Amino acid sequence: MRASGGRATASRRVLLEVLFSSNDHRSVEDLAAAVQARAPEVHLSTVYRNLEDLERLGVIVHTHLGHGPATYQLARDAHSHLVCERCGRRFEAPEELFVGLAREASERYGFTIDPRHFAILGRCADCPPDVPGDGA
Amino acid sequence: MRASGGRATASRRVLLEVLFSSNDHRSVEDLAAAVQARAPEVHLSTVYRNLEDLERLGVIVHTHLGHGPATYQLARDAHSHLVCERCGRRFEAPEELFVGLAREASERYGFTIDPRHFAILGRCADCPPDVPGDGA
DNA sequence: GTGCTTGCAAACGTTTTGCAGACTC
DNA sequence: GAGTCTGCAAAACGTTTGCAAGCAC
Repeated sequence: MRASGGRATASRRVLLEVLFSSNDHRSVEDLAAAVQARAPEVHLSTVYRNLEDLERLGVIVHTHLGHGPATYQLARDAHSHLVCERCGRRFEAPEELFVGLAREASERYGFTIDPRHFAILGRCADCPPDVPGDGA
Repeated sequence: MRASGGRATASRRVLLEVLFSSNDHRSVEDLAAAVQARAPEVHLSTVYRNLEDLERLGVIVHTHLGHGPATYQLARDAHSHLVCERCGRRFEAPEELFVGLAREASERYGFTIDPRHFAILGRCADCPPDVPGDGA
């Protein structure tokens, strides 16, 4: 399956097992810890390299949910996110929320949006908006 | 004007001059270089600190246009962006592109989007979509 | 003089890279 | 055996912080 050009090594097998057995997005550090639970000698930089390869093959994608580390998920499960910039709460945003934006971007600029790569930041119902000058 | 709590120092005055005399978004490194052209002893970390203060006062905002450094702009000029993830080309996206998304996010999740903080990534008309496996 | 502000250097967290050895094919 | 993949260490990147001296007030 992933012999499409590369080699079937232990670190890759375990990484794929971890990826397929978890449904939410996970940071590289998370993934590395999970991999190392089964194969302790696998190095963080190897996880980075394998994630990069898997992304190139189209198996996974990475997403930025705000400041902080990127998260990875299976490409077939990819979706968009709303992330509260105050408390970090996340909402999964179905594709249909973006149809209007996608149409306008395409018509006006010939631009094809990929709303899954970067989250939409904002404020959830529990977090008040910023009041300028209130920064203490 | 900006004596709202702080002190009027040379580094701040020059930084504000630079900010008000440029209309596009600028990285911290850019800004620091421009400041240092007039006041060579100003340190990069001072620019970071002053930008942080100005943002807290509501004078400026920062935006992430993709991977790479944040960009700063005057708060009154803030707007959203579409950024091509291949070539980096940027489009300014007027607020009205987001009304549908804003309404849906609010109705469904009580979420108030801030589309200016993070750009919407995607592909411009000149850049083909990714073909998985074509990563070389 | 008080205490905010600065330069500097050093740390930070995340990600990338150079290298020699190990492994898959 | 050829060439890919790995561990490790170190660097890169953007950003933050601790500290003592410096300046605005």
